[in-house]
Amino acid sequence: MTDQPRTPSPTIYDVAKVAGVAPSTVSRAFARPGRVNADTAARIREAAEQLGYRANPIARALSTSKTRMIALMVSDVSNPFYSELIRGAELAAREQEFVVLLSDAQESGEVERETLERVLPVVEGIVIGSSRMSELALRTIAKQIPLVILNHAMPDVPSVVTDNRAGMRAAVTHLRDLGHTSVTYVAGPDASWTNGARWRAMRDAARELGLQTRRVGPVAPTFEGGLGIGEAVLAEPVTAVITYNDLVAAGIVASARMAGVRVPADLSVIGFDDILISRLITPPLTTVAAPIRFMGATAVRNLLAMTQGAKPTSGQAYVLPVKLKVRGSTGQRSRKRTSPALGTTSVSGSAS
Amino acid sequence: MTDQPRTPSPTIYDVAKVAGVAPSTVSRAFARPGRVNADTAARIREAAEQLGYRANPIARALSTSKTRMIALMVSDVSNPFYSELIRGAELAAREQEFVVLLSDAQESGEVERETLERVLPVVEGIVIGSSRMSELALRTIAKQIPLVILNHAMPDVPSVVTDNRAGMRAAVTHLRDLGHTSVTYVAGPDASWTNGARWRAMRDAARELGLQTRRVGPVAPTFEGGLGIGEAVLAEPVTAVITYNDLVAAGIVASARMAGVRVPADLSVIGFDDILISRLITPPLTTVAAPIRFMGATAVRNLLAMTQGAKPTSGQAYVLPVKLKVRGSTGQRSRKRTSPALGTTSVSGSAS
DNA sequence: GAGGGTCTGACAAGCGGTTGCCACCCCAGC
DNA sequence: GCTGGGGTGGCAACCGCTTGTCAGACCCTC
Repeated sequence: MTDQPRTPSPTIYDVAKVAGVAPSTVSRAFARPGRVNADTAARIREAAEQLGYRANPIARALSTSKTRMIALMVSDVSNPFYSELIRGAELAAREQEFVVLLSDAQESGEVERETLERVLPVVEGIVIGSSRMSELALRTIAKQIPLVILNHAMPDVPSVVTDNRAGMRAAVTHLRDLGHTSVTYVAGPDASWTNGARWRAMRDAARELGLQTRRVGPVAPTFEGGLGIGEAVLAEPVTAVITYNDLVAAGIVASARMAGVRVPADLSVIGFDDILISRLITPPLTTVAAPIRFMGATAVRNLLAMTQGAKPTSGQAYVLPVKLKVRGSTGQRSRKRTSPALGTTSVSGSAS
Repeated sequence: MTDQPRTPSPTIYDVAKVAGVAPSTVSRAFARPGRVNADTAARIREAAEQLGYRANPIARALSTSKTRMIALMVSDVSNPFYSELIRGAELAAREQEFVVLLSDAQESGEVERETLERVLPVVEGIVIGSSRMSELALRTIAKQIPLVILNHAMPDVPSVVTDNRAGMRAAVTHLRDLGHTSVTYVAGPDASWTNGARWRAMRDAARELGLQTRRVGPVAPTFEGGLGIGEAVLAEPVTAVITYNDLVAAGIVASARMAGVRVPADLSVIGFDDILISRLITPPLTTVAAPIRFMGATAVRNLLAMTQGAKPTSGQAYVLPVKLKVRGSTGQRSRKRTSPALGTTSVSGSAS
């Protein structure tokens, strides 16, 4: 009930005065419970209570460098994939009373770098979801501060990725089982490591399973990205496409509908990630589901372990399992859209 | 355990030594450009460059209390509505080189309060998107620190809301024009101010335009929430529903489809907000579009103005305009699902 | 040439905790 | 009674930067 708008918060000095002890004793009463006499501690606690004392995290951080904050950098906050990721990260951080500094890199390595530089002195560790920076830059940062990167496996920086290879193989196998003999990959951003990994995985799986491949893009990893390239995709006699992510897949599906191409009768579409939207569109999307929230949580838990002295998991990346969810967007290969040329020149590989 | 040679960052003392000046001069060289001689400043800048000096925001904050951080509290990060909001807030914060501390209240007033308490000493201001706390609690916080709340108009706390009344009126008018004589509201969380505002607005608009009203819920503001209540909604002979938000609407649409009820032939559905998903589902959702990203940005800009001494916009809330987007989920009232009882007891109001 | 301004840079006192080190008290143990 | 040691609390030096204050240098002006 003060009339003063800006009452400065009480400090340990105030508490010390009220409790009749030295400031350092107050500090210890909170930080090192056993260090001070129980009675004294009680008295201090009472004084603190009465004054409404709250430790100032900034002051504490100045001498200890423990801010209990971590930075989370994503390339686009409004991408539903990241929403889920953020959720998982937030939860895991909260578990250990850490707080998350969120930054949006706006799909730009430059912004990413700059922002990171700004927050670096304030946080105890950094999680980067899908970096657009160079590996060199990432390595440099990892040298200065605990860092975990997502969706980008690097030998010398702790990372969490999904099993793109297995996921892609499941997807391609599924298509082959439906009779498809070729598949088109709609690529995401060139700067995305995941994009490269998925493309290579698809090519390899297709080769092994005897399907032809084609690649289009890159496109922005958004619904609009998929929508925009739809026409180009359909210009060729494709019967199946796999996309960089679900958003792009949704765009392709929408584009196909506008062009009068039926999904899945004429065209099968498979996405990646399994965001909520995949279940909501018509037809619901067949997709390679990633444990997105768990990824975020895993990254943060690892990061926090590192800040507490754990050795960074050198060498291997954490590879999280994925699962092909077959829904309505894939079906038997359409005769109609199969060009003889593509259909017959199928590479060696045997069926089944 | 860890003998990491974590090289400490250079400080102004290091720079001062190299440049041959006092630390305070270094500080001023950066903070108050005109205050030091241009030559000296150049020398300092050079030394800083050479050492790779970066000001430590924490140390700075300790004496100035300027952390250049704001807190953003949302009730569920993974809700697409908030993703957009966060995006807008992030952008606006970045404009002024502020950084965002994101917290997820997990739809709980308790978590919200607790978290806020934790971050309060660290940030210069707070934006709360859809609080689940009491007005008293909000007022208490507003007294301690600049605060802007979203989706909750309060006379004594600066707030940003959408024009629910106008939006709802447009929605109801649209339904009436399609021949509907009654409308059901599917309610969101009781703790949501917006929910109350929308329901009241609908009731008022319906009364004025001569439609009967019904209310069901509350449900969680998610797709699952809508899906779960679909059956209950359809148990009665409704021809039109308006939902708390788009996610719930999408759930209703999905539920209707499963029940064999056609949208919009048998049932018209209108959502609120216009998130991406609304355009993607089949049929695309008629919805009251809010400038979500702009809301986030507006809140942050106002907040930052306050931190720079601007008087909080006492009294009125910022009311942002909305727009009814008519898409495929609304249509002419269906004879089939109209109960004689409801259909004929339409209230006095004349048409148009 | 003295008085008075304007510039510049240095000094030192914070900001609010943390922590190494020391002093003192008290109680055994010999 | 003296000594040793554990238990407690205080002192003071930071952590890195900001800022009020002041003194010296330099430049005018009369």
